[in-house]
Amino acid sequence: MDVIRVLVADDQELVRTGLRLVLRRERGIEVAGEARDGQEVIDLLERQDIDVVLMDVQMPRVDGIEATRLINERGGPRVLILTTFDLDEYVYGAIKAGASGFLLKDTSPQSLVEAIRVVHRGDAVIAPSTTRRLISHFVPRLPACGTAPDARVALLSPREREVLAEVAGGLSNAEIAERMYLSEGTVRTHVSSILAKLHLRDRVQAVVFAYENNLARPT
Amino acid sequence: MDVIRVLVADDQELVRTGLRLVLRRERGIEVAGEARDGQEVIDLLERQDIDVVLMDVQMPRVDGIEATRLINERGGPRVLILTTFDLDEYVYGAIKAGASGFLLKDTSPQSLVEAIRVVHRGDAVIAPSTTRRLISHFVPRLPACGTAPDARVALLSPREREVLAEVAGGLSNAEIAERMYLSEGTVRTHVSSILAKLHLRDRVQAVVFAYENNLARPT
DNA sequence: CGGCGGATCGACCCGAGGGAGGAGGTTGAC
DNA sequence: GTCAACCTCCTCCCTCGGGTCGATCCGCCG
Repeated sequence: MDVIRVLVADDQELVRTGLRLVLRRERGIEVAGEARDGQEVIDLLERQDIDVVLMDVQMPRVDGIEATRLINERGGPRVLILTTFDLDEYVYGAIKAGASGFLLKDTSPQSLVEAIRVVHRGDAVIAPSTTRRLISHFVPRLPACGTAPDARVALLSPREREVLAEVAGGLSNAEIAERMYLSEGTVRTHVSSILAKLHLRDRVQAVVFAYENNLARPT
Repeated sequence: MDVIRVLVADDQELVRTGLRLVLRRERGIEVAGEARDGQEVIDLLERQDIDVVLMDVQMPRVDGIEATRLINERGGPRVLILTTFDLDEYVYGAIKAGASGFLLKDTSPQSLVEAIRVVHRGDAVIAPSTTRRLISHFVPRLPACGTAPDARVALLSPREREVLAEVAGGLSNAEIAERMYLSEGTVRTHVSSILAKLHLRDRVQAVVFAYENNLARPT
């Protein structure tokens, strides 16, 4: 197993030093670079081989979230966000930006090291207090994906599922026909059988069904 | 800090023994009971003071998910799911049932112990590989809560938002009228101005918009 | 006070959507 | 070879949805 090369990004000297000291004690982990802001991270990644970026959120010039987004766009290394503030915007922003981890600075050194290894092998880690909030936030809207993937979905033929996805995109029959290289009549037929199979009344309910059952194609 | 009383629930003798051995080594953790299925867990909780239940999913009679649901209904202790199989149904089921944790049986003893402490203090923990899947599953549908709540939403009047929620429920104008004690004409007017303000073509696109912007009322 | 925007209703028109029904082609299972 | 399921396309018909115009009532603001 190779050494994990970590880049520490934080605008506070003290934090960087602390992290360096913590990580230096670990076998298999090496602090291969430091950065004071997001721009420095991007620049450093051009020149150095890095496996995991340990990234603060609040930094001058380019902040941690934006830097994470940039890293992900160009297929860079994994990013583990390390922040003082357990704010929803940070969490959502980080996850959307493509971060593989989200930890708070009050995490134990041991957990931090463990998290670095987790992130490095391609998995993800989220701080327990944050996980708790995320769960309580997502539970109310889980009827869709949870226990009720609605058996009726299985009734649809592959083609019908495709059409349903288009319907759920807000397209008219004519638009779907054009996009799928079909006649409008065919699209109508498909939509009709979708509605019949799912016992729905109109395409509006089909859209609702699609969203509730996660069949809407990724925007 | 008091001792954490743990109940180990698994139908396999070997697993229970292993867990007992692992946990016995830990200070501040005590295996206060064992159960072979969900029903036994429920029964035991009546008679014993338990802080955390370590719960397998696959068990005879009452399975782990169902047991978790029951425990949560009656305001019982925290539940930490411990399973061999990293299946989506298990994860969603467990979370919906109110579990505070979801770990795989290949977790290190150290992480398991840590997780028990996390769950006991009220936070939540999810296995890294599972977290990864959950994230990749939820990212595509994050435009809603994340950074882009679409400024156009602000254009809608409160009443229009109500109507939009009903539309997003798949209701026809007539149904909305009945439900909101309005004439169908009024509903039409509202829908029209919604479409105009949002630059949408028809109610189908309005439903899409509602879902993308989290305006669909909780089912 | 006048004016503006929201909420409530009505009347009209017409185009898209959906039901019913038929029809040809393909594939794969039995 | 038969049958079922799927995909493709068509016609006829009628309802629902949406645009447009107008109207009343209310509350708020300058």
